[in-house]
Amino acid sequence: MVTNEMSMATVSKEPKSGRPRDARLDAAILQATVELLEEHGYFDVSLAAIAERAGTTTPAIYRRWSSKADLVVQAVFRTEGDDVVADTGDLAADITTMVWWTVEKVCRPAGRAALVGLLGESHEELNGRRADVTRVMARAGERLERAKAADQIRPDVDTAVLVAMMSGSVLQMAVTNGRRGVDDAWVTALVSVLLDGIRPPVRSEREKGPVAP
Amino acid sequence: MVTNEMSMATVSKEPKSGRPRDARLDAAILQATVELLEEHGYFDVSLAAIAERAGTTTPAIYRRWSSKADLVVQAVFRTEGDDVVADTGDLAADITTMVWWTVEKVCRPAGRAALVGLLGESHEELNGRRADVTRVMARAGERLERAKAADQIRPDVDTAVLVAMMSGSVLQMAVTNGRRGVDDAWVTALVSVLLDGIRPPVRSEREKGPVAP
Amino acid sequence: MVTNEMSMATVSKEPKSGRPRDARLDAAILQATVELLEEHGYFDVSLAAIAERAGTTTPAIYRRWSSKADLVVQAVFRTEGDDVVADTGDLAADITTMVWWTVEKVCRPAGRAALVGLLGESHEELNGRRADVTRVMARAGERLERAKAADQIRPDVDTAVLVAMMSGSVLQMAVTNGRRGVDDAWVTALVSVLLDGIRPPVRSEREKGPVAP
Amino acid sequence: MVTNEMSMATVSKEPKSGRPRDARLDAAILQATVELLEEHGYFDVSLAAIAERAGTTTPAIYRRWSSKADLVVQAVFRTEGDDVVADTGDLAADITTMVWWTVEKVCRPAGRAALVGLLGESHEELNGRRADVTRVMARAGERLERAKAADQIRPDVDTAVLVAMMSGSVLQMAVTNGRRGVDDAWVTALVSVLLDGIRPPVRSEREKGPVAP
DNA sequence: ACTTAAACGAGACGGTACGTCGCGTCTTAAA
DNA sequence: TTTAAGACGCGACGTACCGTCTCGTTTAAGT
Repeated sequence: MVTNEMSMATVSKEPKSGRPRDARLDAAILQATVELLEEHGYFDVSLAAIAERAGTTTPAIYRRWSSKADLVVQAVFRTEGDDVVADTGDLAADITTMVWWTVEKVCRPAGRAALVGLLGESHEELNGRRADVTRVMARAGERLERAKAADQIRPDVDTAVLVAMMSGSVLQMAVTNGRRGVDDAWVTALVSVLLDGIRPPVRSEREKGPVAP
Repeated sequence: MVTNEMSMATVSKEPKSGRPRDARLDAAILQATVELLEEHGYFDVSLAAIAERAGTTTPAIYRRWSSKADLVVQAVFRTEGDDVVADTGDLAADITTMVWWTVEKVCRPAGRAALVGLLGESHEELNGRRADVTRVMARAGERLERAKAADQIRPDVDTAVLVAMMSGSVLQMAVTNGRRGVDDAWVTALVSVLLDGIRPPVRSEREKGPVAP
Repeated sequence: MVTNEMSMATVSKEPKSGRPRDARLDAAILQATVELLEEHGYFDVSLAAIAERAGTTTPAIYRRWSSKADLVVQAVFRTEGDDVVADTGDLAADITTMVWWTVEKVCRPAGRAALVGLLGESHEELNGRRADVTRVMARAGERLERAKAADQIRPDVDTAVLVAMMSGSVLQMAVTNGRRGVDDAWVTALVSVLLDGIRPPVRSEREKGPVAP
Repeated sequence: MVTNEMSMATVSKEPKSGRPRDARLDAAILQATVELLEEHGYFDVSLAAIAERAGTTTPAIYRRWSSKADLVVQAVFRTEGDDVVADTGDLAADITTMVWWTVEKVCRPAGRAALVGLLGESHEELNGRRADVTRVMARAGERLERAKAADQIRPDVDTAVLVAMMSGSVLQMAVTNGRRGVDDAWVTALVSVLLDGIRPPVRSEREKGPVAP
């Protein structure tokens, strides 16, 4: 079960007394963050600008998130994960759904910016920051495991690799193409290869014959 | 044929007169950049530190590259592309080679940092910065097109999607796992799915009959 | 009455809230400035060097002074003016005192550097920067006006011209000689001419007769 | 006799062979320097701007002058000195002439900028740069010595102090007032004090009586 | 006429220093 | 103990400009 508290990367510690935190500020800050990232990109958005648009100040942000990278990642990727992964029984349809969810998250300026927050520091302290992302990937993995149990997936396939292929392909487009090129046909093609591979089905029989070099 | 001139992302334009640029500084700066990124990550490396290790100063860097992001991307991804993509005739082996090349580039601290340079700005002026990356991807696409022409790939498969899957899967690991988890078994599994898909060899209904191996 | 607030040339404006400025940094910066100017001269002193000696950084300087020229002028000439101008009743002695004050300020490397700050920009915005200097000159002018009222100075003499002569003569030595040549004899000679002029005591024609002493 | 060669602060060494220096460039550079200083002040004039206005390049400037300060001082103060100091026999008139010459040189933006060149460095290498200035002052001193020999000046007066008073008073106005305040009346008042001092002439007799405190 | 030598325009170089931006912290006073 | 308000210290950034250098060309003087 996923708890409802915020990621461990945040600062909050649920104090016992004193003036309570204004919950509306949390929402305003997150929304302002996404909006500004959408408009200007990671480097060209300052916390002062976020604070201003949210109608507050930078210390109020730092009371909630430990750094700019932390805020940005949370603003874009915060989710429980349950709502993301469908299980309709139709594997192809569910994979398509998951791919589209990734596209929505990652193939937009704000999503690209959030990746910066995930990549900028080298030390492994950012595992907390990756919590939301890895949780979603775990959900997707579970869905695929069920498919494997239901004989919809070859038993020797590593579902972790599948998840990496599904979301990674979209990631690659996000890095090199932004959003252009990612449309229905592209997603369909991706799912098709995922399901059936690239090898021509006739090959198994044909190759037995005298194939030219 | 690949020309020998530098990427368009750089500033210089091969002047007709004037004092020539010190080529050793170019090399020293690029090397220092990769070294420091390997040690500290994008945000924890300053241009002043790069300049110091290269034995020069920041203006010398800005004369060659337009920004920190530009320098970092070039330092990591600069390549002609020819040397990257193998064509031995063995499709599975060549795909494996290309995947490993991506792993070497992207699953290390310096590679992650280069991604930051590719993702940090939103405006589309960074197309020049992506030149090296897209060139390599284009080479890989050509290799796959030849495979398709040789009937090693289903004719309805979009090779651009394939390339995104090959490199994107690695990218996903770089973002969420750093390097851990990417080993021979992982690459083998990736290539396996790419070639054969994930669907079990049910061969619809007809193969469910007495066609035992 | 002289207020205790800082010169208008500074940036700060006494805010109502917010973190208070560290007053020790103000003092440390001013002292470091004078020390380094004394050692190296205007152009050979960098704000980074000043900051380092003061144990801080350049932005902390720019938060307090608007430019290098501004800082240098304030560091050397900051004064209330009251402490400068003596009024013992003895006009010759008081003029001598004022001249020596000017010598101390202006005939040393730091003083010469401060003049650079006063002269380097052409636009008339540096009137604020001249505030301290003109305040002292105004004090001196008042002292001389009192002497005029006490019949110690010819009523047709412009005291502003006198002030210019007193301090300007020293200035001239500062520009062309540094400190050498400015000693007791020099100051005595200056005061002597100021008091009695250069014309020999011929007393027109009538004194040329048999009015032997 | 004053030689016609340039100041020792310059770079030129009169080579025996090679392409001769273009004398029109010398003039164009000097003129451009004064013009730009007049418009923008020392700090806001770059050698590149001077070179551009003179229709040449910075290396051509550095072939002639050793530094920016050197160029600026020469551009403003270069003179033989003979043409400056009049000797009409009328001491008051000649002093007035000398004062006005100083005013013309120093009470303008370019003159103020030239002072920066004279003051900016602390080490005594700039004695060469002061050559023109000290030469003029020496001429003025000679003129005053002749007046002393002709009994127009008290024999105990130090003429060097007089020169400092004449030009220094103007200098002071240049530093604190720019040009405003320096007019006919001001110069007349200055010369008047110089000639007759500030002490009221009646005083010698009056003070012998019972003067109130 | 050929060589030598230096100045020329053009333009970029290396590097010091500058002045600014922005992150994350801190202080004050009110709620 | 939070809030709003605002400035702080400081690391880093990207730029301006000084003074130098490398070209390829031009100009004169010496051979």
